[in-house]
Amino acid sequence: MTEELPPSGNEVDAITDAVLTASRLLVGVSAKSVAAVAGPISLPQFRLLVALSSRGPLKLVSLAELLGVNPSTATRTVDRLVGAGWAERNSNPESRREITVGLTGSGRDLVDRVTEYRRREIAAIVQRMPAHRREGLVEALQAFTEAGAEPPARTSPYDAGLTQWD
Amino acid sequence: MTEELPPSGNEVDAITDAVLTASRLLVGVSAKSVAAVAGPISLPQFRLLVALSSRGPLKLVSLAELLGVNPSTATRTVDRLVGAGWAERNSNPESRREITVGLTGSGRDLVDRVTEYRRREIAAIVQRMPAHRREGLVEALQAFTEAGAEPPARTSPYDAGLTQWD
DNA sequence: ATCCACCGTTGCATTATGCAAATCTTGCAC
DNA sequence: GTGCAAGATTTGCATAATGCAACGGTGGAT
Repeated sequence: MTEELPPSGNEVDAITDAVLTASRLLVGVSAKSVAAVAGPISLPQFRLLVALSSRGPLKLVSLAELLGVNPSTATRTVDRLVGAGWAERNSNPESRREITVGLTGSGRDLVDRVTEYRRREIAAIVQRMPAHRREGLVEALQAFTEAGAEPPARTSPYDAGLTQWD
Repeated sequence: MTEELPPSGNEVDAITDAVLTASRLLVGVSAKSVAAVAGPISLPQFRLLVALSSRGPLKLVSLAELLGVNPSTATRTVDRLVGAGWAERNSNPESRREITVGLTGSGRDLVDRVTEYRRREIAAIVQRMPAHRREGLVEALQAFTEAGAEPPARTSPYDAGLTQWD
């Protein structure tokens, strides 16, 4: 924080702060979007819906792994989502020991509305940026991301800006 | 607007994806740092410690507000942190209806170790970036942040990359 | 002196979470 | 084909996180 750091400490700090601040902004947008559109659903539940939306129907274990939670947690969250009519369990004819969890029409609809809202919010911010700086953003972030050896941003549960921490 | 279409849909999408991917990377770093250093503490609890670390002792209501949770949640989280020896309640001589919550030595130590770890991880990533792109990152992110009318990155609970959502 | 707003806590209900055990299914070895 | 190990899902149990509502203490304004 405020202690002395190695040589390039100042530059690294500047980048760290810049990224974290931007991240914070995005987090706010995401939370606002869910609250505005999805009303009475918890974040963990919505996160599960987003996972299903981006990956299609999944068996329970895969879903739990993707979300980084215990299978028992996933089971019970699915229970609640099924109860609310947003998700459904389907038995797998291939293997009776597995089930697949998928979105219902209204579940898909919910995710779509939140996503749409969020994209509009972000677009509004981006459009307030001086045009010449937008290009720099994408390039620099890609460089940052590549340096972190992180896979490219395909649509994923993180796409809603909703991970379990941060 | 200066452009005709909300057109830059592709550009906006590209930026959105880039930022979200970078954010995801950061989130991973944060979670890894807490897990690596802090062992048996939950993320909400750690987040509270970070808040105290950056803002100094706070009264309970301010703390709850800063974290975006109900005062009752803050009360009980503080209970647990006090029990674990990381935080302490102090009566305020000025006003007997308020208390202040602060870090203990070991609480401060915990936060410092995690922060140090996280900074090193980020620094390692930044140092793998081509130097000429680092400057672009800071500038572009600042433009993005300003466009979002978000306050500058002062040290805050978010500094640990730990908000309640995202 | 009274009233009222604010503070922290507690009771209650629900959700989130992990670990461990139980149940059922599958695949494979023999 | 029997039996067993491994896998998938669920359930039991315990604890944490969370919000709302209510309560008792405090302090300021009138």
